[in-house]
Amino acid sequence: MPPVDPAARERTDKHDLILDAAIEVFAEKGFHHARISDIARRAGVADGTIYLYFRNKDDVLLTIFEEKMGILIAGVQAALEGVDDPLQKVRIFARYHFRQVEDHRALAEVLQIELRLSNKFLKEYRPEKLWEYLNVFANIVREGQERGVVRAELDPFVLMWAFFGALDEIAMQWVLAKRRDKFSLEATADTVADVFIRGMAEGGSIAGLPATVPHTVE
Amino acid sequence: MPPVDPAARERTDKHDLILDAAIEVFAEKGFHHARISDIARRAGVADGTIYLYFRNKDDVLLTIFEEKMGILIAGVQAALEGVDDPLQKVRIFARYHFRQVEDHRALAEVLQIELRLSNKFLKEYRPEKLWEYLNVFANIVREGQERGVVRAELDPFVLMWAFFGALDEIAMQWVLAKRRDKFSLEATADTVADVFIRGMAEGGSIAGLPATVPHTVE
Amino acid sequence: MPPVDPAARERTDKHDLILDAAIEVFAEKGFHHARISDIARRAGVADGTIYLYFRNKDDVLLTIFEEKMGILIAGVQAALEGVDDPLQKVRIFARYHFRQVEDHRALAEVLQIELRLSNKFLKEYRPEKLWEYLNVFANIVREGQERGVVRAELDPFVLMWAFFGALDEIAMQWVLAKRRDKFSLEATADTVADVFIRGMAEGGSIAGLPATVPHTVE
Amino acid sequence: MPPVDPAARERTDKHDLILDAAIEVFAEKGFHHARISDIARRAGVADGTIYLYFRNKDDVLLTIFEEKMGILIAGVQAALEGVDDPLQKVRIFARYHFRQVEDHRALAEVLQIELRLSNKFLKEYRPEKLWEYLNVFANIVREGQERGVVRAELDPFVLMWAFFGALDEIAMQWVLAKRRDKFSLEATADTVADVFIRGMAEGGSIAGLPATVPHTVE
DNA sequence: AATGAATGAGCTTTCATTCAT
DNA sequence: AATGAATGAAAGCTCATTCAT
Repeated sequence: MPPVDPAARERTDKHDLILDAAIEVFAEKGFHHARISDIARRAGVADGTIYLYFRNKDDVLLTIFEEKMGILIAGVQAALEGVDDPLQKVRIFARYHFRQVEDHRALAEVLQIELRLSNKFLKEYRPEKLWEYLNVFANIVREGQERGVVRAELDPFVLMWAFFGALDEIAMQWVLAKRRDKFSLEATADTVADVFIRGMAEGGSIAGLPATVPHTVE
Repeated sequence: MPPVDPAARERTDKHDLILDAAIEVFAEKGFHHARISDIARRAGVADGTIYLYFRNKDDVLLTIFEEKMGILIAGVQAALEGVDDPLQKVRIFARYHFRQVEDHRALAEVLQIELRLSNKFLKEYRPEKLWEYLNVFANIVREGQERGVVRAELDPFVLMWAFFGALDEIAMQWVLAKRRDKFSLEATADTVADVFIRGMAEGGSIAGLPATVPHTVE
Repeated sequence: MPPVDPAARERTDKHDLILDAAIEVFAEKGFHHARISDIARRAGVADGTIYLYFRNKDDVLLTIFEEKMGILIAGVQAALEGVDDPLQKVRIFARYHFRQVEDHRALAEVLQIELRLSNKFLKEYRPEKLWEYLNVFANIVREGQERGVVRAELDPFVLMWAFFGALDEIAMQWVLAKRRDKFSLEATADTVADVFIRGMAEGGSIAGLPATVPHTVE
Repeated sequence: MPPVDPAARERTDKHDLILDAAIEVFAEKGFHHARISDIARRAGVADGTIYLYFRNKDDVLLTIFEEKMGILIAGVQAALEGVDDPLQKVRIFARYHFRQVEDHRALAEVLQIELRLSNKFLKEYRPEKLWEYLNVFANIVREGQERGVVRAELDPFVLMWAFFGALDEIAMQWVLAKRRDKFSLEATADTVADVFIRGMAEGGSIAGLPATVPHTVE
């Protein structure tokens, strides 16, 4: 175990402090309406201090994306560890994604809504981390195709986007819903996974489906 | 045939002129970076003229959304007319959606990216028109369930969001792609429809699927 | 009786129509917040029509001043006709002034408040008409001094301003008062006149005072 | 003696710096024609700095009024201290008022002309400070009535407005006069005071008047 | 004469960013 | 490293005025 460098420790603390404050503020007011001074106040630091840790306001949002997506990628890989069946992995992925959304609502709002906000992030910026995350799914598809349980004619990229799009849209609806308990993301995860698994599966080999299909809410 | 009222004609023209200019500018620079003067210049009118037709900048975006979604809804209903099989309707919907995106790239960019821009549109504003459009799909699902060709346990709302999310994400990737010919939206439409149809279908009754699923159609 | 020229008649009508509308609008919203289109709408004419009768917005206010003050001057001179005692004239003047304010509240508001509004009117513009009106009072003072009923050492100009200032301030308070019936301008006129008459009078010759001094309201 | 807090000192300085600059600019160009950037340039600060000290342009004018009237009120009370005779106090009040106008010409212009500028200040805003100032005079009247030296039938409110109106109008004429030395405000103060004292006084008890009223004092 | 759609100059205010302390 | 007062660029919107009809 390496000795903790107090300075680095302190630095890390303030870096994270600002980032967490920014996530909350961005989620509440939106990126454009969030002021640097709002973030600074929430983080308990001076406005100028933010510029010691981040290049500018955009960089704060970018860093949230990069760092949090990194954690998300590590998490989904850990969640898939030990699962053999590619179709089962699809279900795990969906459940994991929605659990993250549920557990980190503010972060989810920022990543889903605010990140789509500006050309900065969707035209100039290449969200490599997002692709890395999505690629985990594409690899599941490829693995399924190699094993013959996923229809070979399906384009992994198209499936990847379709699947992520489905998860993302549902997550957004959940985030935007006034009554947050309106529907259970967990049950929804299984519905979506179920549809995709059946839709992807080769012939009758839909091992990924449970005997009893968990159905919809409401 | 009624005589054309020149004043009304002119008025309509300028309204549309500004709206079309706004779509282009919003698509290029994004809503927040687009200046009223940019739109005015593009439309060939003075800045102030925009305020004769729209309350403010937000109203321009909102009107684009309302009017264009209205056309979209009418179009998809027309496209579905005469189609009987609900599962086949799913395919028609997907193809229609992507054709619109292909034919109106700038508009698609605005609707997809910029409308997600601010809390204004996703938190306060209720996009009734979007829901109306999505409801066309939900009704297809319900119809299929009544006929016994779509599994009864699937929630039409969840399916609706999942399907729209899938279409939307793919459309966004297409819009954002530097090389626009990178992939064919038309072929993709069939892939996505195919996966959803199989995923939704009751038992073996997947009438909506062709005997051989072509990866690239046409 | 001269034959009425229909064109001139029409012209006069519209001129006055606009002016009367302007007085109301200026009184309600203030000169700066009043829009030409407000006046046009109130007058029932098009915006552009106003510019056929007046050079610009300032000119509308100016014309109100010039024309209405002209009427005021004629009126006060008529009111003073037949009155011989200079001190009595002071009382007549005060009563006349307040009666005009009472009878033309909107106009009073405009003349008192809005005319003081801009440097336009109080720095560059020389309100000759106002001076003409005030000069009626100065002449009363001079006449009184010649007759020996007003103390010779009093500067007519200073008295004139003091008297008008007193009337004007009280009128403004009355105009601004929420409850318009809060105090009677008529009784107040006598109080003010009384104080000035006593203050101006030579020795005991205060013929202008009634046997019973009408006293204050409330 | 407490140590001077440099921050507070600096802050106070900038607040006053801006206010003083604003008084000059308002006096020169009028409130409406004065731009924030004019004030900023005059004060030697950036435009934005003004908004660190004041809510908006209106607030600058309002603050000038509140703060300067506060000083005026304190000053007139100090000037009246030690004077016993109510009628004499009237003279002191007039002299004090005109001395302030003479010593702070720009401020006087702003208070007199610009404060009457808009409904903002005369309809919505209740100038409590002005009333407080005027009330000093009303109290002199009441005191005089209690002592039996001022006629009991006179309404202190009417007298207060009349007196202030007289002072204010003369001050305005002085402020607006091109040749500032045209007339002496100091001599005029005595003339006005003289007229009011005689006009207000009970019977022959006009102790406030010198045996020989000088037309020009000092 | 009358209209009213169109013009475009003008200005307050915000807030990301800097930098002297 | 931290502060936070100061900066100043940037742009949405209003409305007096014009002018083609």
